[in-house]
Amino acid sequence: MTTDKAEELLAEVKLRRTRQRVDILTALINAKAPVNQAQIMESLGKSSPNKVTIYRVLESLIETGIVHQAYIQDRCAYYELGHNCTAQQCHPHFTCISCKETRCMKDVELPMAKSSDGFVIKHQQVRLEGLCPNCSQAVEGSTGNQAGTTNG
Amino acid sequence: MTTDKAEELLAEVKLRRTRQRVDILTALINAKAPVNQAQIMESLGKSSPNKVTIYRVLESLIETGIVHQAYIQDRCAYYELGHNCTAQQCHPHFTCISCKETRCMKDVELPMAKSSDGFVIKHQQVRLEGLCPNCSQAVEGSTGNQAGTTNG
DNA sequence: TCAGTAAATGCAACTGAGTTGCAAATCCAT
DNA sequence: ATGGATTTGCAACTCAGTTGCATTTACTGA
Repeated sequence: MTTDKAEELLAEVKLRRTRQRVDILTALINAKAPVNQAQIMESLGKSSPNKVTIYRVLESLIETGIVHQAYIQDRCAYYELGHNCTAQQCHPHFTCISCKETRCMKDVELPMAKSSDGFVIKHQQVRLEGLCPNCSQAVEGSTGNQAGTTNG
Repeated sequence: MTTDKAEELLAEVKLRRTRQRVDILTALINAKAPVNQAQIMESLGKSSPNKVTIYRVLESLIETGIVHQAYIQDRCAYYELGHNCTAQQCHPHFTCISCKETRCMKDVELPMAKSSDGFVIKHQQVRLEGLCPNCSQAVEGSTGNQAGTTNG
């Protein structure tokens, strides 16, 4: 797919333009939600870089600031582009307790916690849990059925 | 130490009063900050229950609601009593980027994110990062010295 | 108080995300 | 093109957390 954007970004942050970096960054650009190492590997198929390379590339991308570690779920880190985040706060991430899907809440804004008593707050991360539109409807609409069981 | 409180809590939530549960819960009651499995084991010394037991006891305590998983750091979960939390939101946890210590910000309150577009937000968790009073002072006070290096 | 039983514990072996060391491959400045 | 620094791949490792199963323990009811 269109790797132009990835190559552009790599040039911007002055990282060597290797095939692996371009592919991994492209996977992140195309992702509709934060992804983990295994998902990146899967999305790149047979030509995917080695697991170790993926972790190392993610590390270098995070160092430059163009990628963030969005959250950790089931002892596994999920990554996304940082272009929707301010230096201080990223958008909250919402996980549905019924269907287990996680998504970015880009339209939700929360004030920063106020620094006090000598604490200097540099970064704030918010995780939300609850029912997504699909699952909350299922709960309302059915009598006793658990949400999420309608997607078979 | 005073295991009375632990035994009381166990009775309240109708869990069997085993030595292991009492000890682990007592360790959590005495802890001044969230602790992980290894720290619980260490604090209980030679008489500590098996690692597996600690995880299983924590699981049962979390199920009853008297214990929370506060946060995950370095792929490792930290637990604390839930008595300072509402059903919807726990106090934020602050990690100092200089000395790496994490502490509970019980006096910081943040509004809940507003549910919108069919999302039902049931729980909100906030993580803060920055400089603790000690380390922020060290940065101010010194010329070029990194914060945290003053604590030998 | 004691026996029966369901629940809890301990052990050993496992899982799986993430890391490390090192040799081979690749990028890019000259 | 070529030399050297950077990057990659592989294999082997680490370590938090889990699983299966035999043994032990807490509670119930007589």
